[in-house]
Amino acid sequence: MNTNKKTKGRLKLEMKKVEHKAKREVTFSKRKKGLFNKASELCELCGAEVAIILFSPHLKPFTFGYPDANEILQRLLTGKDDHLTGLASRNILHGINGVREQYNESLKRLEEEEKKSKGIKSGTSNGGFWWDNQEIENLTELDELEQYVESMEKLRKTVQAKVDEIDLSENLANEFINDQNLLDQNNFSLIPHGCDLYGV
Amino acid sequence: MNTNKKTKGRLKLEMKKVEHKAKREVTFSKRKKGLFNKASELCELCGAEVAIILFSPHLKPFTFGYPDANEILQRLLTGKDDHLTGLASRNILHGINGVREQYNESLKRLEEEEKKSKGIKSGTSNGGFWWDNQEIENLTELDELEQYVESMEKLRKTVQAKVDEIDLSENLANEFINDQNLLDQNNFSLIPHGCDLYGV
DNA sequence: AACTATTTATAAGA
DNA sequence: TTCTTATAAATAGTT
Repeated sequence: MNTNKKTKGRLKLEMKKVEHKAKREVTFSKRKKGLFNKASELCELCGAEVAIILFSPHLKPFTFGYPDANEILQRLLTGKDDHLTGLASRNILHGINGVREQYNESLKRLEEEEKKSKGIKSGTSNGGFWWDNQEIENLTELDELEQYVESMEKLRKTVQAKVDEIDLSENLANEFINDQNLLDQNNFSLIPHGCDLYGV
Repeated sequence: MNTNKKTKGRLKLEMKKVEHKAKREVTFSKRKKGLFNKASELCELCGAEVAIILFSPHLKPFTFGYPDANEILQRLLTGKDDHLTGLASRNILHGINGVREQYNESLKRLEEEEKKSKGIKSGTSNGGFWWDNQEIENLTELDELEQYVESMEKLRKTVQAKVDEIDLSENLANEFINDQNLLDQNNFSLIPHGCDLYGV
């Protein structure tokens, strides 16, 4: 006797690489969407900031970010708004509120755009989200790569400056500790007490 | 009349910033765990590679990656294994298989570690995963910041080199296209055919 | 791409 | 914080 059920429903999937290629690609596509959606919800609900860089099994790059990675660290480390120039300026900055609506709107627009002109997409700046669509073209990939380089360059400099600053504090702190012989064996923190730049 | 239900179960949550601070922090913590878990599943099921940088509402940094962001792009763009030196060398490289098991093992180890010695953690290299625990200490944050700088420096150089390479190809390709008048209007690819570094 | 039955994630509460 | 419980949300296989 057959059941009335139309499908088997969601089946439990063993946590190992899906061997069948077509199936794996479908899984990748579905779960990439899920992952990015979870990220956008986290931003929206908690005022968090996130950047995701994802490579498919076929090494195709996808990115998600709000704001872009550079902006996230710029804000975190310097507390300053450093408006981007050149290629990266296409990543328009937005306030943290309305992230999800922006995302949904962007996605809708992107889908329409792609229906209209298959294979043509102008950039990755979609309502402030830095998120590749799965049907992204090579042009966009290059564009994004250029943005990425520029962002990373600024990011690196900013973080390096912060590390230098901390290293200086560290040296001063260590001198103090050595001189005073106050080193607690269970406390290897290199950041002096009272420095809460990275605190919760 | 009251129901027999012990709890209200999961309630629908409006997609806007959770205003109550304590509640927002619980939501952040739960969803961060969920997000990183989804990412690890995507790696495991599909052989994908991912890096996530996440900042809490209180600007505390959390990261997840397999392999680390630098390694991901190194492999993608150059096809070479560029063994890391110095601080970054603590990020041990692993094959893509067994990601999830490694993660679970790492997490378990990390939890034990934290029970044993609250406030002491030796580094961020946990079975190849680059994932902050929420109770990460300042030492680790500094350590990670240093690793991050080093990774980003290499990453930037690698990506810049690739962009330069593509720009060159683009110019050559455009000259060819203009000369031969063979431009397909639906194909704006700036990457010459045969260059499949970024293909699906 | 759309559909369902099921698995998985998670909001509240303890 | 960590565990529980009931429900919301994601998704595997199918069409």
